[in-house]
Amino acid sequence: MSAEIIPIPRASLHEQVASRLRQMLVENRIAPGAKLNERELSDILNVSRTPLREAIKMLAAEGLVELLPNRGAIAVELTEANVRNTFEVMAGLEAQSGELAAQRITDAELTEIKAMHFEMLGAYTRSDLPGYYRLNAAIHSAINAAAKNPVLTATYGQVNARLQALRFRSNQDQDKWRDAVDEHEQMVAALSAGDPVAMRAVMSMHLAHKLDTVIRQLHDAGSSNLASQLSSKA
Amino acid sequence: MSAEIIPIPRASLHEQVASRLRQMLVENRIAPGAKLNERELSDILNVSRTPLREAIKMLAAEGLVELLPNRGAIAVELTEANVRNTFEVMAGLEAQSGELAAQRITDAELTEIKAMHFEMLGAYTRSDLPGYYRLNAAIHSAINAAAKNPVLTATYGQVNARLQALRFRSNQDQDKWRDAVDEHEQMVAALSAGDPVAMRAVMSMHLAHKLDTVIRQLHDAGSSNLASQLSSKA
DNA sequence: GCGCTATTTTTTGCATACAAAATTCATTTG
DNA sequence: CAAATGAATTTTGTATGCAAAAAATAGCGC
Repeated sequence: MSAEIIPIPRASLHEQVASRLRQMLVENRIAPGAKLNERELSDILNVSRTPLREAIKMLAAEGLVELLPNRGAIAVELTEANVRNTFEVMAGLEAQSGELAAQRITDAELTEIKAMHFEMLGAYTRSDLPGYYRLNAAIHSAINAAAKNPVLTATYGQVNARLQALRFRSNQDQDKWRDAVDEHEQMVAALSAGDPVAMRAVMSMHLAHKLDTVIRQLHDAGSSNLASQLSSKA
Repeated sequence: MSAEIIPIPRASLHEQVASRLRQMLVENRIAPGAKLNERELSDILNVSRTPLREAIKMLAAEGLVELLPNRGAIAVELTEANVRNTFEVMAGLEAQSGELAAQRITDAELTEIKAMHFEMLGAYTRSDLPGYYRLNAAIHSAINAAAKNPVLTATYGQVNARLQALRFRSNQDQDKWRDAVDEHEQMVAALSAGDPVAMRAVMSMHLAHKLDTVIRQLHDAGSSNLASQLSSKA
């Protein structure tokens, strides 16, 4: 009974710290290329440097920060080449997820994806960008889960984390947005048909278009802070 | 001048420790499922627990060890499902590497791969298993490098590390071995022709066969320590 | 003798302390 | 005034110490 009162001693401190740092990096609260000052961060997060350093080492292994010997860690730079390479890997992983999902998806999973898809159409119709992104991410995650490969899911999650910093709050143009929705329609169709070849093709194309969109946003709209951060280094 | 005398203060301690632990895990000197005792390891490696713990956190992010809250870390279990899932991801990454390499490989890279291929044929001919494995790994690594995507290379390296523990010192049967060599011939052909579709197909098949071989080795030869370790948990 | 609980011991987790390296800043010199 | 050199400061890297949690062991009751 009392076990429920003080139940979860919460995740270990270094785990919490890693989560918060991940969030800060994804939201660009720590700018790309910026140094991660240990004293400062341990001050902000109210932990000692020991668990903080352990968390930083984890993020380094995940590719979110880079370790400089005797000079600490910096948030990874998102050069254009880096973005292209990361998207390329992500496209491969998503294509494989889709291919496997088309073979292994259960009726319940397909039903849920269809439901989320309609919800996403709703968000698209009323131009609700945040809602659209949330559902979009949920659908991609559900497709990945339907592939029934935890190793793939973990790898996917790691690579995807590096892209999150780019995705947040990007204002799509209408044509691209409609194309993306069309591709989502094709995904649902391929999943329903259990057609892994079609699914791989759709996912591949979808990610290629997503890359185009991101690169375009980075190039024009040079006034955007993200774009300028990128161009200053690329 | 004197800069060359005391030049490289060597990689930071936690980096060295991570390398040595990786090696110990890959060589199964730390058995799958075994606990990583911090005091014991810091004793063996002659470092304090701080850099050791940082290294363990990195290995956890790489998927080589698993962290149990308040109970330290254990070497990951290689259940059959785990092996299959890891190989599946690896196959996807290798297929993509091959596909991209067929598009991007330079003449010099192709020449070097051909040379290593012939060397490998030599090792195969005289049944030099260690030499074969070394060259085999070098060729796969070279194909990966020819894909010209550092993110892919890094991801590939991480997933591959988990499989190294399985690959070491496996005695192939002759038919499987010849098939593998045949597939390598096809790789060289596809790379020479610059045919990404063929290359993807070959790599995919190659990895599928490799999985078959590994799984077979795990199942029969139940006397092998590796196999018994696996069956006891799977 | 067997099972359960309490106590001791070990081990992990975090914080602090100390050493080495890098950065900064001031001073000096050309 | 610029560049360079050297000291002071900051910052990273590693070791040690202490507290809490888990594991092992011993004692007790049945």
